[in-house]
Amino acid sequence: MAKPRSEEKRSAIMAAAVRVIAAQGLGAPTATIAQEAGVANGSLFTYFETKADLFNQLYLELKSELASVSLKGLPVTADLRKQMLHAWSRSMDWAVSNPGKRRALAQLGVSDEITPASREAGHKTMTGIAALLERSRAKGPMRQVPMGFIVAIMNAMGDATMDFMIHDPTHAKKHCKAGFDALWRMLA
Amino acid sequence: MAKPRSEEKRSAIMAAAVRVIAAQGLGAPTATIAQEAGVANGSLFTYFETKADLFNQLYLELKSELASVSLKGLPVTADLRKQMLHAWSRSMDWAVSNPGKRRALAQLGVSDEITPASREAGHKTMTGIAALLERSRAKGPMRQVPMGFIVAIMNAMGDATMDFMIHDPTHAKKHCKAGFDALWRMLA
Amino acid sequence: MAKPRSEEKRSAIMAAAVRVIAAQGLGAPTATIAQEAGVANGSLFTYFETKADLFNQLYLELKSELASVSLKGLPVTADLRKQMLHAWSRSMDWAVSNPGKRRALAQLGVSDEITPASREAGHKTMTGIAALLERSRAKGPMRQVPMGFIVAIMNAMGDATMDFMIHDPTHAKKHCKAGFDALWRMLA
Amino acid sequence: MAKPRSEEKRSAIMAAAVRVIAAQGLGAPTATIAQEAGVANGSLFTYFETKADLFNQLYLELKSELASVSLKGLPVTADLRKQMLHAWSRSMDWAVSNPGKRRALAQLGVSDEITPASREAGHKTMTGIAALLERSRAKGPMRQVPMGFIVAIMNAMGDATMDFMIHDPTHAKKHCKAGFDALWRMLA
DNA sequence: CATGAATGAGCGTTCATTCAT
DNA sequence: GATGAATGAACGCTCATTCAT
Repeated sequence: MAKPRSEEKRSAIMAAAVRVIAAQGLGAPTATIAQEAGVANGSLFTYFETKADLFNQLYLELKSELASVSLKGLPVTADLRKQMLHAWSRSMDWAVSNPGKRRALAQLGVSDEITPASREAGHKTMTGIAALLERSRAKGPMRQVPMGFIVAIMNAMGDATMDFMIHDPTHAKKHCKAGFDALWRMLA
Repeated sequence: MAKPRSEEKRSAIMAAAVRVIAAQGLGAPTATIAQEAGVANGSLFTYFETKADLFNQLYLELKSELASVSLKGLPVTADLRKQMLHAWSRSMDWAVSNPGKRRALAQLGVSDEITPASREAGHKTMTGIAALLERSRAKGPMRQVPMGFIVAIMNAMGDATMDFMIHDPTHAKKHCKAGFDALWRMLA
Repeated sequence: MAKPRSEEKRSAIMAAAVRVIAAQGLGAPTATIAQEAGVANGSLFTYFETKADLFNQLYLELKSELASVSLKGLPVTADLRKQMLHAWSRSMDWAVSNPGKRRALAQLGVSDEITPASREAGHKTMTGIAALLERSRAKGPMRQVPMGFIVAIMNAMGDATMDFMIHDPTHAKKHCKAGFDALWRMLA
Repeated sequence: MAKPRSEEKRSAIMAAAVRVIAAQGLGAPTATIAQEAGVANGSLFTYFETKADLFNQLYLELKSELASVSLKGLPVTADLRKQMLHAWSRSMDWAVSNPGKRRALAQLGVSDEITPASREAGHKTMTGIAALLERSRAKGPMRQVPMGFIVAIMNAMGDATMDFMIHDPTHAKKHCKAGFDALWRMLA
């Protein structure tokens, strides 16, 4: 009956938040985000209860976008290494094509506004990749190491690789490959 | 500008900052840091021009402490792998013994208050380790990769390993070893 | 301006306002009142132009409810004291049976949102009681005192008595009597 | 060593609060109070933790000022009625000479920002008057009524009388006397 | 007319930095 | 130099009111 809450506006805010966080960090005023999204500052709070809530939702959205993009078109019949490489490359491509999102995600990832629940949910979105990883290391030298540790290392290496690719885009491909090879040497 | 009177007070502030940042993050008020250091809030600004200045100096100090601790007692006559393992283990031990410092350093590392100049200077403190790293990878599969990338990966892996050791101290030794072995597999 | 469609909805809002004001004071959001009334927040403003308007109308309604209840069943043939006692007791009973209304009325009474016009109109609803009061004091020691003053005192004493009865309901009857006797001693 | 917290500034804020509350009610912005007091808006919070804290302290201060003023110069050797009359008149004079304070106190008295503890403390300041009251009613018709009730009635009558005196200052004296006589008739 | 999203002014409070003592 | 009160810009969030649906 009334003007419905528009998904469009919600994502405009999300997108604005990405841009603003990438540019100014998490300390950016909510008013700036609202303005960038083209809505009144008060409207932001129709869609997100608090600034922290916005951050948590954004974190999850980016995390799951990254996860889903990584697995898109996964060559499930190919050998493991090829599958992992596919996922890895997709992640890196996403980061390079979306440097703002990547920056925002990096900042959100270390923020203490992000609740344990959100981190947990973030992990869940990576289940598919974790499964690949699990199989990849199953017979390798890290077969005894806790999965959490392996995931952490993979994320850390991914982050480092992303940063490098974004910072030196000319050789992005090369860095991507180098990062993956290093990861694979560790695992298998 | 001139060296402040009391070096003692300066380091009290630094130490307080570590504790406070570890506990409350970078958003902690300067007044809290001053209080924790046992000085008046205004006094903080006779030792550091701005909050950002304090953060930059602290970043550098922690970074170089970590670097110097890593190389202390380096078995220079031993083979490369042993030297690297020594440096790695020292780093990890430092992190485990100084979780506050490690947390603070991690936060500072991702802050956008830290200037490029500070980051540059931070890298310089790691020259010794970088040299080790350079020799380690000289004949390995990463011999063509830019050193910056390798350093980044090593740092990333170090960070992941530290986190894991702190989080699960019972198996700290094991995680330390696993992290190093993984690193070595990548490099050599 | 024209009479709103649903008198039912109007009084639902009024009743909700009573409950909400009693619980949260005059600072309560209009949205809360609307919600409590089961209408949309915007709808409140089709029945009342502003929040202040709602308050003024509510004030009047409560005031006149109290006045009318006081005179209901007045034993017009009995002696004056009995009539006054009747009115007094009715008022007190109303307050005890409707503590929410009483609280709301008390808050509204001291609010500066209530216009002089509303206060004036509120007084008018008490004409019947004022007449009783006038006759009661006609030959007593307060025969020279301005009626407004007497009304004010009676109200003040009524308020104090109500508060006491609500606060200590076990002896409500006793307090009611004590209050009235005190009033009567003043007047007659 | 440093600029000490000035009692002068504290009372400037208090006094400003009285003026502003009298004029605009309790909803007045803290910034307005600060400005009226001639201090920066932030400074208000050096002296009072919160707006509510300011209100509570102000309530107590006014309450105790009123209590102390009432007993000043009490003719302790005179008969009870004279003593009561003295206290009553002093109160009324205070209200008439300080209409702002009286208004502010009236508003604060009904605010739900005022904590039970403050109300309790406020009552304590009236111990002296309560004692007078106790003796006054000891042999009168209200000898069985709870003191709390009597205090409440006296306050209510005092409030009504004050309002009337302020509203119609020409006959202030007369109203003061009428109010007292009425009170005395109730009690003794 | 009902709905509830949209608006934006406004508020209490914080805090880095300055400055009087 | 040391102190801590003073400053005032800034921010997150609220809420009365409007308006598109």
